[in-house]
Amino acid sequence: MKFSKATNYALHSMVFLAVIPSGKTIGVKSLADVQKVSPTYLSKVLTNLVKAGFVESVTGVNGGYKLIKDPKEITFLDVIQAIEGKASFFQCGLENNIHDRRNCMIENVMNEAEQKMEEHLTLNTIAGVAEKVNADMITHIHTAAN
Amino acid sequence: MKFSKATNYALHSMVFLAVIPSGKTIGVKSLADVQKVSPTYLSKVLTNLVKAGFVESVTGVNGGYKLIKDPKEITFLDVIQAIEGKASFFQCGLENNIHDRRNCMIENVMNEAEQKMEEHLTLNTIAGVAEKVNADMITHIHTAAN
DNA sequence: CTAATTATAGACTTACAATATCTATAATAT
DNA sequence: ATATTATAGATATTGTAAGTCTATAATTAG
Repeated sequence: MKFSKATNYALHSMVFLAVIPSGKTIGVKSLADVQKVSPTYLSKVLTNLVKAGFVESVTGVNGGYKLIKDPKEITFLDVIQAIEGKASFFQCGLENNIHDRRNCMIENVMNEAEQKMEEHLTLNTIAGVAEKVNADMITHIHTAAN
Repeated sequence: MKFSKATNYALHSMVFLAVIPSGKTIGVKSLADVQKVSPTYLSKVLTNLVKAGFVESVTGVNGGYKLIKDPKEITFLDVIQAIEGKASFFQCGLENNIHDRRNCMIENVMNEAEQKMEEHLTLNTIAGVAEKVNADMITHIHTAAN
């Protein structure tokens, strides 16, 4: 079980966006460059973040992306679900349940485990990690911003 | 992010094995039948459980599989890791870390979340859910056992 | 107004791992 | 001796993630 690369790109991009001076944008090329991923692919990921309402895009010269939601209010889980969807990561699938016919106890345990994970991902925000970005990277991102 | 079907099969198979009378075996055909999966594929999954030391296989007529470890001592996490391996479900992957150069804070948060999940999967055992298998299924499994 | 820049959308391709099958072999019981 | 059962390895299939390509739309700078 692994998170997708897209989720990785999304989380990192959100942190970068949280670091640029407010009001400014940063283009997909710069974001892709730092993450060593192709701009065309990253743009698909970013479009999902736009659709989720975290980010706004600006076309044209000196366009790019910027946050439109307070990163203190954007949790890890928010970003992850914007990319991966909200389906639970385990489903029993058997039609004749081996336990009490309505609930699969195995699925219950797995769902509880997922909830524990999600609780932690809800306690951590993009702002929380953006605070810890190192100085060099901040300079770099500020330079790349428009 | 999803758990594999193989993990699903493994968990269910372990519960079935925990339910048959001790000392008896059950063949892969019966186990596959209940789970609506091909015996050949399930046998690969079961082989992993053998290698993990939870289960023993017996060849020949009336052979099959049986538990060789107390199901109270087998956690969900044990079974999952026997099938999916132990790699963590998120890796930063960037070589130039955006945070403190050694640690990716994003990865840290993700790893902590994974730990929360694993804690819960360690608190739940195969025996725990085997207790809750319904009467019909117990009868069915007992009948299928050798 | 024009040209350059930038994001978006959709079709398409590629790569890879999960899932599944098939066959041959080994072990065991009747 | 034969039927039964698991194992191992090779192979095939499938589905999804990952990535590319092209055309289009929006915006800004000159």
